[in-house]
Amino acid sequence: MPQAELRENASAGSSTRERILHTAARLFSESGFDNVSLRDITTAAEVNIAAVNYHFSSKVGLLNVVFEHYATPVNAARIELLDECDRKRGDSPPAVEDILWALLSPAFHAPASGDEGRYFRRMLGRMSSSANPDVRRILFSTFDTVAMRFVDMMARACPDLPREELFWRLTCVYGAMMYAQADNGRIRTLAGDSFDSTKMDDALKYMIPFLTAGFTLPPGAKPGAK
Amino acid sequence: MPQAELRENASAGSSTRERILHTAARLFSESGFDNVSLRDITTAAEVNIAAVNYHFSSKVGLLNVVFEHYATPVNAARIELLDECDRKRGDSPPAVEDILWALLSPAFHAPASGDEGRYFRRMLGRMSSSANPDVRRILFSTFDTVAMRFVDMMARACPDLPREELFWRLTCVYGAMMYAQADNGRIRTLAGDSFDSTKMDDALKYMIPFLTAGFTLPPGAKPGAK
DNA sequence: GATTGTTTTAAACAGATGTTTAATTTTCTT
DNA sequence: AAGAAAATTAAACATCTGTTTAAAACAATC
Repeated sequence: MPQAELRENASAGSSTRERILHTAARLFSESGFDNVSLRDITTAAEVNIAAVNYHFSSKVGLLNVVFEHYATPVNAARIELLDECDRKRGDSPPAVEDILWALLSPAFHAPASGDEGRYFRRMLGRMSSSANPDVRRILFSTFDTVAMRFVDMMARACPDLPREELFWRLTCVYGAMMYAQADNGRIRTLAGDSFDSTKMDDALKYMIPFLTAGFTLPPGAKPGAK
Repeated sequence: MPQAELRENASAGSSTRERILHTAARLFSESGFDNVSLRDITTAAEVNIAAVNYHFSSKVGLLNVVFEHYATPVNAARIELLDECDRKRGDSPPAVEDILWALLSPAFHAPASGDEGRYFRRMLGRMSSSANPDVRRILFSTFDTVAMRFVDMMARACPDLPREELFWRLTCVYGAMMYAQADNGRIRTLAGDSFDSTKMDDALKYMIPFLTAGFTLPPGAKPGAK
């Protein structure tokens, strides 16, 4: 068993295990899980290929550790903010806007600062519609507990909303969040300008009001939709 | 021996080329492009593996034809509806709700009826955040022309909206659309109920008001966002 | 019925993939 | 310094990938 060892530098002088971890996160974010080979990772990390199986037992094991490493602070921040939503409102239903903030702001801010955070964000967005069973299992199980609490709180915040309408509204929220995280460049291409789509403060500033407006509509779809 | 009747495939009896086409669309929708091998396709279609390269010249060529086949009616329907938006309003800016309808309703309805349409929809959603360069190229180029017209019309419908805010609102719209198409089962799991997420009429009924509400907000993010 | 051109087929190709082995080097403990 | 544990390494593993080959089977035309 490899022994845990604490190093300070992330890039050059860090341990083999850490170099693999960070390089994998970067490459996964650029090209997804299936399109990155272990040789891609070990070459970029300047590490022998057998080191991956030694430290992480398999490629899926490596993905697991990458997720644990980056998702833990996101989950922690979300829990804290959701707790705050409840505390603030007491017995009355929490505010939709606050709950959305609790979901989005940790995802857009917390994972890590600088490039690492951006890597993990893009990786998440990429993998959110992955078809690989291993990826789906890891992705879902990592966020299941907190995500269910988010859904429950949203349902409480909208007590008059039929379950079916809640379902489609949540689809809009999750879709917007994942698409913004994936940052696939599509909208930038279409809008014809060169925005800095990595400014997650802007994403929050503009997306939260957008999603709040949709979610606080009175129940029942407008008949004039077409 | 009438082997056509023995085929489990839905496209039984049709030509080799068509059997490959339909089977590929189905498998791509289930597992994405990279996770489906040519042998998966040719085995399911009960066809020799060399037939793919004979009829489509390569695996990417096959994907290209699948896209052309299913995306053409979507693009046509969108163009018609966008034209109608312009016609209806004359010189005044078109209505956000109508433009969103022109984008979403063909994607949710038009490609094909029954299973085939659902396959292509899921395939699109899956591939929208693919990292495979070939997939991205085909996906983007297929929808580029019409998508740009959609963006332009949205910009005209919201003349006071800063370019940056338009960018993030479009991100919400595209994210919601793609996530609904991908139908990855996440929300169904979280919401704890068994909805029929393939009822695209419901998706339109609930999502268009949601997105319209967000998009018709006055420019400038609310200060109380946090 | 022979001669086209088209389609299908079994087999092999070269390369990439995740994983494992067994030997070696490094690191730590005594 | 000696021995044990941990870490690294080069090499090979079996399997899967998209693609190609060249022969066979089929279809249509004269």
